[in-house]
Amino acid sequence: MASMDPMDIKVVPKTVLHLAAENLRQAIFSGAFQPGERLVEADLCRRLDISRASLREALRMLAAEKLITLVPNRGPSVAAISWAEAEQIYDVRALLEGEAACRAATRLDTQGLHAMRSALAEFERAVVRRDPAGRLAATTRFYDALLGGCDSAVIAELLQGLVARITFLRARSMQRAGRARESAAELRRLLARLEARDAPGARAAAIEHVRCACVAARAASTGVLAA
Amino acid sequence: MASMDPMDIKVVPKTVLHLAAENLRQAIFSGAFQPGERLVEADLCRRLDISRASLREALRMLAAEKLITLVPNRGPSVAAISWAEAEQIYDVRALLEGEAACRAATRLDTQGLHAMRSALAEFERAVVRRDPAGRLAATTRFYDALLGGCDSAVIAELLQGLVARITFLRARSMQRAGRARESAAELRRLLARLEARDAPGARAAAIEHVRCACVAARAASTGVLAA
DNA sequence: TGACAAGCATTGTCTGACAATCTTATTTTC
DNA sequence: GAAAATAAGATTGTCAGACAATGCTTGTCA
Repeated sequence: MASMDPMDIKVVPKTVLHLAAENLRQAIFSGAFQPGERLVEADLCRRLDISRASLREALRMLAAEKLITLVPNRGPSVAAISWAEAEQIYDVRALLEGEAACRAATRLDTQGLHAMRSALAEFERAVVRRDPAGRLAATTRFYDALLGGCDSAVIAELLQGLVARITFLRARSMQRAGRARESAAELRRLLARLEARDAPGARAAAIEHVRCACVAARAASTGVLAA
Repeated sequence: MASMDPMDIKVVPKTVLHLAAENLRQAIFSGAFQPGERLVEADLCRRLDISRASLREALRMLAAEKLITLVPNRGPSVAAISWAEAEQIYDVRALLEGEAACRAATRLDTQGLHAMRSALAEFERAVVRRDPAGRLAATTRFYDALLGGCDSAVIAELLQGLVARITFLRARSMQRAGRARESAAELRRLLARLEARDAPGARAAAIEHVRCACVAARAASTGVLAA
């Protein structure tokens, strides 16, 4: 959840709890835990070197983000997503991302458009370079610019929440041959519509991109998800 | 957040922390705290008669729901919503509720439709009776049925989150003369489209309802919100 | 008036404890 | 031998109390 406004100075003090949450988040994104795997508080406390009180607060945060599941008296476990759920997420993401693109088409300023262009260029370089980390960073910048331009913190917030929940699906689908290149092409079309100030076109392009991502994710993860 | 599936047996064990969260939620909804009012942990602990550890976990939950704001080293305060933010919420709500209605139009079964009819009838009775609590209960039932019928837990979850954040606006706008009656009429139109299995019409009706609610809220709260 | 320091209030975090609940292994029963 | 009952162990829910770090208020000094 990088800041999407470069002018954004408000740096939230890093409490151990936020640090811990960040670490766990990374661990989950990077697949260090299996989906559905049970987490043991005492264990995590040792590994993160924090007290149980702090840990439990961090866990509540992750639970709110749906990255983990927190069942009373049974403790936390890494969220396991079903394909049905993933599909619902892609659907809503298409809806919201389409809306975001539509709004951004008329609101993005020169600076915002430039940020998107440069992020996309970076993405394409990363594709050529076969650099997953670089792709992820570029994508993040691209979307931060888009969401910044859509001028709705609510949309941005919901989208970031949804995307976080399917991060590992994205990573997986990107590994498929050609998908990264296709993705770049879709994003380029979207950017073209934005530059043309074509709101309906931008919406359509954004929706199309999500649709394609959904199909790719399905193909890449058949049988990998919980029923 | 009432269960929307009558068959739903899974009753989550009530830990003190959940109880406390529920109490605080109610207190905020009912306006027992002023928006922006600072909350003091030690205070709340005494009032709720729980330990600080449990309280802080409960606070994390409410913060995730955006009912309170949690700034490190400054503690919790009741969320103060700006009109700009409220408007964004109404916008997204329209989008999602429209989608939900659209989906529900083709998916709602007889039982679901019946539930909506009966909830609406109850709502209308509550309107005549000038019974705010009754209206709220009926509205909840109406929406639970709608969301159940839209067959997307993700949409339902996001909508409930958004609606919670503008609860006090809804309450306020409903107090305006005639608004409750108008609202009933809008819901009736929506239900008619659903019964006719008219997906686009249902979407339009749902969006129209939210639009009207937004206008009413704006009228009812001019000058009442933070800039 | 405005910068600055002291003092108080409040939060961040830890430790240690114990009862309630869940899980697993063991024993009993048919 | 398989199912049911039981006991043992592991894990979570919750609390109390402590202390340092930070934020806020107020009074002082220029």
